[in-house]
Amino acid sequence: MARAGVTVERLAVAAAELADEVGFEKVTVAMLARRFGVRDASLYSHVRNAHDLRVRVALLALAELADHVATALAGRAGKDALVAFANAHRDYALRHPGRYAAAQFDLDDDTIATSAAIRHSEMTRALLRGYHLPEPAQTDAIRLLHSTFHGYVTLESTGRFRHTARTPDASWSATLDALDALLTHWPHANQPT
Amino acid sequence: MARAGVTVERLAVAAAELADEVGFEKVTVAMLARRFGVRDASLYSHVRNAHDLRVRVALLALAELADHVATALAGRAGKDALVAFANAHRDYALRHPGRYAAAQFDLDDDTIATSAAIRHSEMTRALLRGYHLPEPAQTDAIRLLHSTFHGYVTLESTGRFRHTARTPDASWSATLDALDALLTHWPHANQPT
DNA sequence: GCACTATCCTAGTATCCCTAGGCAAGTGAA
DNA sequence: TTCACTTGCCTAGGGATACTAGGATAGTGC
Repeated sequence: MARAGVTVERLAVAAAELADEVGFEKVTVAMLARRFGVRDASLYSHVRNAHDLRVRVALLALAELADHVATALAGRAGKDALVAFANAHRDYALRHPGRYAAAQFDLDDDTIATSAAIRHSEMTRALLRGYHLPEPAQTDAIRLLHSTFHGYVTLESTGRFRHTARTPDASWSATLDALDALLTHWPHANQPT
Repeated sequence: MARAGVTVERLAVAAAELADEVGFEKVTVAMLARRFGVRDASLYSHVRNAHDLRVRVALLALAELADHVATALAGRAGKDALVAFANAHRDYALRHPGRYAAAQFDLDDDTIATSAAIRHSEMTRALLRGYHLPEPAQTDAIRLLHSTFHGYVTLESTGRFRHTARTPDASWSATLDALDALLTHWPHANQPT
């Protein structure tokens, strides 16, 4: 009997594609096996269990997202870089909803430490160099940016912005303007309102 | 044989509690039936299917969250209101992770239109009155606030802020300062950098 | 007391995750 | 080339889940 040529890497890639089609949490080991023309039990020689598979998809997505952001960021600075960074996130999330959801998968500390999430944080820090924020404001700004971008795309893709005339694109661009202004005039503790 | 006294309302409440204990997406019909001392098939006279159950939990969580926010907001204005609004969100999300996840459940348009999500949006709009933003900036600001708060608490609860010395509480309070400053000096299209 | 409905049951189907154990294709060494 | 070994796939099966069909019974209203 011919071998199907299943490998851990091909499994992760196929699972990622499947996630974009049916949603990350709806991906099933049996469904993945079917796609490879193989019995579901056969996948357990490549992957420990369903959780292990999801972790691999998450790591794949984190790496892809970091690459995508890095490419968009190359050679840019200031607001230009901020916009490119933000758009890279949103593009990835809207084009690959399953993979983006995977990137949000709850990884344990050791796993996340060896993931591309680190690279991602470093890029954000580099992006902020143009705004000359001292610590700890810089860390706060990183968290705010991540939160806003992540929140925006998740709310957008669960349809939370669909009930107002204003298009999501318009609000997105206004949001980027606002964040740029905020980073330019970041409030410090000794400057009360 | 005595009746267990299962009703749709009690099912939704119990499922919400269960969600906080084991996670929203891990709640199962069988588990819920066990908690009522009843066979899982019996629940299907009260609830159409598992999806129906999740929708009910989502609506419950949305209503609770709106109530919680409304209470926190009562009698406050300006930055005071902003902080209360934001903290009410984060408190609810951290105290009731399962319910908060349920509130993010992907509801169809008709369902969400009859939910407390509307009330929630109106409160945000009321909160922003203190900052005197014209449309469409007001809508953009609402979306930005929702995005940032939602993003922050989800990233925080999936441990994404755990790898830096700065405590999440400190960044949170800095974020609120930043958002207050941003709303006070919201950039308009005719004010380029 | 009787009909009716609502609540719960048993039984059964289909799907999923996962383990145990077997066979055979490919690999490396004698 | 042949033989041992590893590896990729298999069948079989256990346990859990969502859900349906149909039956028994408790409570409700006449």
